[in-house]
Amino acid sequence: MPTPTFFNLPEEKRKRILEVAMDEFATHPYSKASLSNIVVRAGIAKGSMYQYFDNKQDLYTYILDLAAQEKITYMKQEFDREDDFFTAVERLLAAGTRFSLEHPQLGRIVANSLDSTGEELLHDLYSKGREMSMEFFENMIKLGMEKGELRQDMDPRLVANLMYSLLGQGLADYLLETLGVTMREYLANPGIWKELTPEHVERVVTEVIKILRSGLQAQ
Amino acid sequence: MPTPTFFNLPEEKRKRILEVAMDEFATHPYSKASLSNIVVRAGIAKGSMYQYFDNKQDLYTYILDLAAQEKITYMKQEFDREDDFFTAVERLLAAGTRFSLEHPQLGRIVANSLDSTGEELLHDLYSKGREMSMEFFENMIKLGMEKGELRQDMDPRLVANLMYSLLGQGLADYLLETLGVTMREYLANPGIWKELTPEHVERVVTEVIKILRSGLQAQ
Amino acid sequence: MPTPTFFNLPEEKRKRILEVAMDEFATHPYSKASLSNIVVRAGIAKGSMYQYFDNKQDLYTYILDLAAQEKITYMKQEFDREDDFFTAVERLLAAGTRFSLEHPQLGRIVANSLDSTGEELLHDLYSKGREMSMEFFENMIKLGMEKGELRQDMDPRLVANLMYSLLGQGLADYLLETLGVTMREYLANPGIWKELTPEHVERVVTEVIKILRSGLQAQ
Amino acid sequence: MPTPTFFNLPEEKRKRILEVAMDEFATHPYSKASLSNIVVRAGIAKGSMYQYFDNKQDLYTYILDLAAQEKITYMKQEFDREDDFFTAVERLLAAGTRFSLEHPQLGRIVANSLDSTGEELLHDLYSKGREMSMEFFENMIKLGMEKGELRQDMDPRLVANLMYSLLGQGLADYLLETLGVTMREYLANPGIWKELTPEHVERVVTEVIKILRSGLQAQ
DNA sequence: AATGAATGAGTTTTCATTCAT
DNA sequence: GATGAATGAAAACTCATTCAT
Repeated sequence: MPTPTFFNLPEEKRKRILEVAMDEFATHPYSKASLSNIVVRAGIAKGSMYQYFDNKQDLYTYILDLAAQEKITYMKQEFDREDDFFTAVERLLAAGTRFSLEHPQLGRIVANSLDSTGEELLHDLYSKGREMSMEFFENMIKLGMEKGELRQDMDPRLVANLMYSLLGQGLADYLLETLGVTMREYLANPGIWKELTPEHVERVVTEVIKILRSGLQAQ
Repeated sequence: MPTPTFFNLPEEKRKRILEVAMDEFATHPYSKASLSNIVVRAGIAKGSMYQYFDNKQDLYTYILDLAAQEKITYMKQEFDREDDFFTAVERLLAAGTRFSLEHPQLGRIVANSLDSTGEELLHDLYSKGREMSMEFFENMIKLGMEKGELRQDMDPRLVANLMYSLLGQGLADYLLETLGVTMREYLANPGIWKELTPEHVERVVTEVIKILRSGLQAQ
Repeated sequence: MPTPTFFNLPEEKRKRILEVAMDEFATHPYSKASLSNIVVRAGIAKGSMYQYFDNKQDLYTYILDLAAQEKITYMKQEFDREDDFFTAVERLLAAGTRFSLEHPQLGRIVANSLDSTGEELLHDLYSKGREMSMEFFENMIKLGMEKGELRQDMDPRLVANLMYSLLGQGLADYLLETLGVTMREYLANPGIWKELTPEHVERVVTEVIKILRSGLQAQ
Repeated sequence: MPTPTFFNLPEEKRKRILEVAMDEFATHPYSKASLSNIVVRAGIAKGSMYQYFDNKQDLYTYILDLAAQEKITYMKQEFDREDDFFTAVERLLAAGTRFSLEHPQLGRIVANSLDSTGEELLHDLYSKGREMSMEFFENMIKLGMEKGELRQDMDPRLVANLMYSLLGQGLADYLLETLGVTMREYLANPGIWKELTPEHVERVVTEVIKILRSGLQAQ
């Protein structure tokens, strides 16, 4: 956790530091991300960073947490308990994909967190996040089964696992690909791809839901 | 690419070097994997490594390529052009999952390769691999549509993307999770989890295919 | 020397600062003792410390001086010009040992001051303290010789040197050792070793004096 | 322990490194001693030091051990089981003092090792050395009592403690003092004080032994 | 072809001291 | 007089790569 000192900083400075740090962690795996780099780009003294955070990992976990919180907040707006299963999934998928496109850095940070192989703490963080998502999905699925919206001959945990695979970065990557853009290019300048409107996202999501709903097989 | 010198090495030595390197890259992300570690464990001089490979990346890409080749070879055995779409996917999924469980190292190497954000060459390699898989799937899907096995109102590229998400490590991870085993533990001693038989894999794969085939919705 | 500002402080605050600083210097050698640590534990701002003392060394020398003054004051109570030589030494030795046990922190500070090799100022301070003690002993010895209490065929300076070696922490360390206690443990919680009574100290001191008086040789 | 690499070094280089390191540890307390300083003065690359030693402590403990071994070897030459107690002590004291004067650095290193307050490992090393010496003295004393050379009404452990206090640096310091030389000056150029001959040492030692033997009291 | 010592730029981290508010 | 954020030089340590033997 950041020290109180960090929270006393003028907002403008605090934001600048976080942005630079996010960019660094989005464009480098944890072990290659360089604090020296960050402080130079943020225009602060090396020692200052250590008045704000205990160490590199402390900064990193805070950034990771921020990213997760922001995504959760964003998605909560879209989620409505009253929705039936497929509507709920549709909204979540759309929201998640839009989030990945609107905040490509945050998405990359989470994706890069896999770099933590061999770093106990980071691996734990990642596992915890996965477990939270999985439980959320599992509950949705069980509820859908009880309400008769879903088939009952499936293992909810297995289905949750499939959904987790699907709802990650996958769809965002696909959309970029359809425009012939690499994630690297997009990260450098996300603003210029104006075709990536919410409507565009919606169209693709609808197609995915159609498939989830009734499968791939010809009738 | 390795130098001719490397291929002139006695097979026993060549194998030892590759095995140690594979293990290192399976248990550490690229930036943390240590050449010093590898040479010590392989019992060769540090300078020798540079007579065999240009540099760390050269070694890594070769290892990555080997891993990919081995997986492709393994899966080709299972693939039969005559199969209908769902049988083919079932076989591929089962084979891929079994491969991940039988050669957890190779699987981890490929999975870890994702962490290479910011390393130009590695990112390119990953993209190339993805593109190959995607094209393969896309062709399968188009064929299935032509043969009337699949619905025709879907974008083949989008479906290919979904399949790519599904066919990764996901199912292997799920199976380990059902046994309460972490990938870390499994890597350290894969032999002792005897419940992970081909039959066990087959049962889960069948369930996934059932869902792919006819969707989640209650009839 | 502390600034006038320091002496204007409310007594309670001044004492707190000194106590924390004493503890820090008693438990760490000079170069490892941390000002940051001290200000946090004393609950004052870092800048304030620099309104009270010029720098780290200034604080340290003041603390060292305080410790020395306290020990001198304590020992002066015990010293009586009228005593014969051996009685005087016995009293000094007993008082010094009791002081080390009653104020283990102050003793440690002085002992740690030896570690300052390479720090000009501190080394000088140590030398000055040694010189003062040596002169005091030398005078005692010369007086004892004149009064016919001591043998006359000895170099008073050499005897003073031997006494200086003996009267340090040595006896206190020996007493702790007989109880199986390390100085570290004792520093953490001096109160609980109740066997270390003045009588206990007296018994050991008497033995030492006996040896000093008539040597080690069997008669 | 140094790595094999270190022992493969040309003797000339190995010696240079050790000498520079000894000087650094003799003139600075452990925490102020600087590896960067050492490598610059020894004319080697920083990384090389880490090919020879695991880390700073590894280098330090090796140096400390060397110093101890050298002193032990030196003193063993002087020790003869057949000597009576006082002769043995006389020889040990003379040898120890000569050693301190001939190798002032090694003596300082051991003395500085007290800086280890708060460094578990170093403190342990120091304790172990003290314990070894104390046991050696204790046995000498018990033997002297059995042989009737020493008074029997003394606690051998207490006498050992007194001897330990006496046999340290004390006498060497005294000799330097008689010449008006500070240890600092002597360290910088030990060669020029030619008055410090073995005979000079012997004379002082004899006086100390006389005191130890029959005490301070006038007959 | 094999060796393994040498390199040095780079990393994270510490902390006494300064100074604007 | 008090505050505490800012500083930056210096520390210990790492490791891919080079090169003389």
